[in-house]
Amino acid sequence: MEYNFKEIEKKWQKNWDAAGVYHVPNPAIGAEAKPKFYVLDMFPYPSGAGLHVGHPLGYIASDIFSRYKRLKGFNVLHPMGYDSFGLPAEQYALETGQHPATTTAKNIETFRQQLGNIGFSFDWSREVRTSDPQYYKWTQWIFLQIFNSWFDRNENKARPIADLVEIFEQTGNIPDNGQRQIPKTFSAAGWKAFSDDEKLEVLMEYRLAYSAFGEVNWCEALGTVLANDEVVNGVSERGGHPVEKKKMLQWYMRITDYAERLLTGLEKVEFSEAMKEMQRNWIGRSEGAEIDFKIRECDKTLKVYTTRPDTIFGVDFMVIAPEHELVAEIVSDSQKASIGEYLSYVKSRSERERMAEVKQITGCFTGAYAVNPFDGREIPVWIAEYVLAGYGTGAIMAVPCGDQRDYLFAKHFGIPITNIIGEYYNGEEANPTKEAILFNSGFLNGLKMQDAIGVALGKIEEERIGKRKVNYKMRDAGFSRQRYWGEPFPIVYRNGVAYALAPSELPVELPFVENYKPGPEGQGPLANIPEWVNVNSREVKLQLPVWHLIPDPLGIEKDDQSLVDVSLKRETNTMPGYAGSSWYFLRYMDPHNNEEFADRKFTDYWNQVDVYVGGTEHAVGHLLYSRMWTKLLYDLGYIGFDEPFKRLVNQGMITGKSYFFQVSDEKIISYNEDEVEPVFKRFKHGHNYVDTSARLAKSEFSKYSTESAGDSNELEIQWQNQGGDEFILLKEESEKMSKSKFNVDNPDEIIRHYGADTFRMYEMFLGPIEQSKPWDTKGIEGVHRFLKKFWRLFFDETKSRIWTKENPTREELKILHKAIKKIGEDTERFSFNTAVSAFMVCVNDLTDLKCRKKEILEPLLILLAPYAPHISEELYHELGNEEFIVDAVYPHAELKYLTESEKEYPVSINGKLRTTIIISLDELQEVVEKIVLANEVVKKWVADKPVKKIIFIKNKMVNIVV
RNA sequence: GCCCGGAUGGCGGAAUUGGUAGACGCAGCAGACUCAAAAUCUGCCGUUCGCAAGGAUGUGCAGGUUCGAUUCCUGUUCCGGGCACCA
Repeated sequence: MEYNFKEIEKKWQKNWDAAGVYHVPNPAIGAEAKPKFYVLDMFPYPSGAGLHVGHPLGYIASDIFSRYKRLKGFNVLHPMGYDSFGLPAEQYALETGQHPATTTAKNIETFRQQLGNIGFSFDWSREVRTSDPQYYKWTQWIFLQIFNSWFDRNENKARPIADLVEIFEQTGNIPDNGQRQIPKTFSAAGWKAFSDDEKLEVLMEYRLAYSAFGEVNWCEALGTVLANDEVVNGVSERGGHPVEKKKMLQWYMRITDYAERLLTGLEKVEFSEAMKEMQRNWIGRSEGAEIDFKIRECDKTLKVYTTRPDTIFGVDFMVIAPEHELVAEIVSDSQKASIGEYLSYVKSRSERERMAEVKQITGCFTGAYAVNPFDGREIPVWIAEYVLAGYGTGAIMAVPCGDQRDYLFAKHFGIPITNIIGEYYNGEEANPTKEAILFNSGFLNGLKMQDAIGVALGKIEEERIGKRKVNYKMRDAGFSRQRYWGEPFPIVYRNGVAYALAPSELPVELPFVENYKPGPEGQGPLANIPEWVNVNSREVKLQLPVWHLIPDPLGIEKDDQSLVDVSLKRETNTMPGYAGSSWYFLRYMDPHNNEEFADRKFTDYWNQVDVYVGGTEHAVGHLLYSRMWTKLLYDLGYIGFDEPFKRLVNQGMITGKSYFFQVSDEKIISYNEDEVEPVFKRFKHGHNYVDTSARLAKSEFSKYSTESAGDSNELEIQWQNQGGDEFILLKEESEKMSKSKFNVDNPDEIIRHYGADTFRMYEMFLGPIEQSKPWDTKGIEGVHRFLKKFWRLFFDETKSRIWTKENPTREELKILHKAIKKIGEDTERFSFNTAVSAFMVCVNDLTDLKCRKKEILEPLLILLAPYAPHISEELYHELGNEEFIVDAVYPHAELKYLTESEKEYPVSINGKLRTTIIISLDELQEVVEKIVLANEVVKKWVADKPVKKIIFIKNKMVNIVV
């Protein structure tokens, strides 16, 4: 009987589906629940291209782990869904006029089918789609929770905005009662005197989701604002369009308030060190001091931020950002003209230019001087674009002997340099050392810089000329997109003041639009629908503003809003892609709940995601946002944990191989195994053998050239010469799979050829899960052969069934238990490639012994089931089992089969020469005697030297030191 | 420039805490079965000296610690990734 994977896989996929084996209901309330385990994949954006072989890598890994944990007795939550809002669907809609909902649904259908072919154990009854109104109702609801919260800095957590109103009513916004400091200060009486709109305006400064005018990354080509992490090198991450800074009224997440907790939270999660490092860099914490410098000319102080207060005596000039508010006030009459010129120069520079010309040194003297608070030195104040307005105080004290940028600036403008680090400064470049002993440094003289930092800080605080300060590079995250295909905000405006809609108004559904073109003045497409934008207060219910004392202009409190006639405007922006993905792992726990985003009982039960599998590309985006939302929901008491993901596993990319002839820097001729495309573009290479020694002869070149490509003379091709033949060699490159590079391999093809089980095992066999690796189908035969070999332990080609119920020998049991131990350990630590190898070793051993015994084979099937579920299921039933293999119990390795009473041990002398002896593990005394005996045996090598030491190493070998 | 990774046969990769380096697979070579092919099976397979037994050498490079180093330490080269005027 042949291994007919097609039939087997179809059959079991159907049976599993019909029996609902992968449906995992929530535990009954009050019932004793099994221990839980939550395995989650980063849900995909359903793109039109469908799956390629790189996609399922993580899904296969998580599927193996889920199945394994289930066999180990855990109640495993393993759901899947779609991050279905997003830019590409909308771009596609713009081009073709099809509604994004239609194309998204179609794409999801394709994904679902492709995923189904691979035999995953997802619980599809829990599927979520972020674009489903029943889902985004709760995205909007959570947004309102964030909107209605502020961050208490004393308690270091989010609290309801109502608490803040209470504080204001009692004490105003005095410092040190936990609020962020804003320029506008007021007493309790002052607060009470504010109008409604003024109060709301003040509260907006505190809300964790707030709207404000801000410099945003505006992308003209995409017609939208992008978050910092969506901009790469001054161009958009998607599409590579130029991005410029623009002031716009935008919604933001006040993620900076969580900076410290996002940082310290990393200590209690298992992410790779690289991933943690990326997040730490992004958050960018630095400890330092804010120091006040008096301006000589007027009664102003210049506040600078520095991490090196120890260098304060080395300050030779000050630099403030061109946008700094003090510029206009301190500029001297004689410098007014040149400063004005410089400012307009800075304004003319695009973000891109500034990025590209980092090395260029520009700046302008203001004519003003600052006074060093310690020695009274007068220090010139400059403006320069290299100082950023948005970081620290937007002003720095420049120490040219210690900071390379300051050094170059000083040299460029001929500012004299003070040396405070003695011989550590060579006069040719700055030295940022902390080792030097300080010179020319007043009270710090003779101190090592490292120690001087603390001394200087102490003095600064003591003399009240500054204070310790921690800064973060991370900025608040933009939360508005001028797009159609996203969650509408549950916000309306009255005279430009934002009001939250009442929860009963949720979901605010996306209205239908005729076209997806941007609205006027950079607004989103929703602005094109006046009948949706303009609403009357009779039609919608608003949330009550939190202070109850003021008159109720909208009639909200009396619940008869209908009596009041106020015209309102809806927010026309939509939420960004990361909104829906910041909390989806919670929805899976209770996906059909209409009353809450998820019942607290179930979020308590399923709790954190135990293993989260996905790519590294979300390091500073999705992962930070979802960590923040989780912390916020925790602070407000909606969930019981403040880190969403306990352990993160990053699967590497599977790269595609492209083959091509490079004819110039940009132009290449693609290569396929048996054809060279006569166009200058890449071409799919197929997945058979490619003749890597293929050549393109100069004489053949014109055949493949097209008009647009030009001829060989123009392209300056480096022809190689061999025996009079001129040619170029084929080049090979591994790169990210993408449609445009024609290097995409589709899993369906592989599955048709070899089956899902082979595909699954092969993807795991390729190499460590975390590592990027090129897709290469050459090795797939080996894995397929393994499965066929495994099959032949049960069936013969002619006789059919050959497995027996004989009792296994000790040797056979040893092979089995070794496999159980090894494969179990490997699976546990996500080392699936070595686990697959262990299967191969085990099956080879059993084949050698001609072992066909049920007692050996059945446990092996359970081991194999997570990796190759279809063939295991078939054979498990063949052995006479009625239930599904997922409900089996994972075997455990018994030690008695793994250890031996006697074994051959290698013996080395001084770690070099070797012989072997056979000894018993049980009696160590005997071991030593035998080693000494062995010493006699090997005397010809050691030449009568006395034995100094006998080392018995890890029950594995013996070393004699002479 | 800064911060993380990594470097092992012809190739992908094993070696889990310092303990017989190269598991497993691919490719290759030789053989069995076959009219033949496919499929399957057996043996060999880092380099080097040797008919062989056996020896020498070998984990990017140079050192160090150790009885013993792919593993730990110092320096160095190359490759990959992240950040990039953040004071």
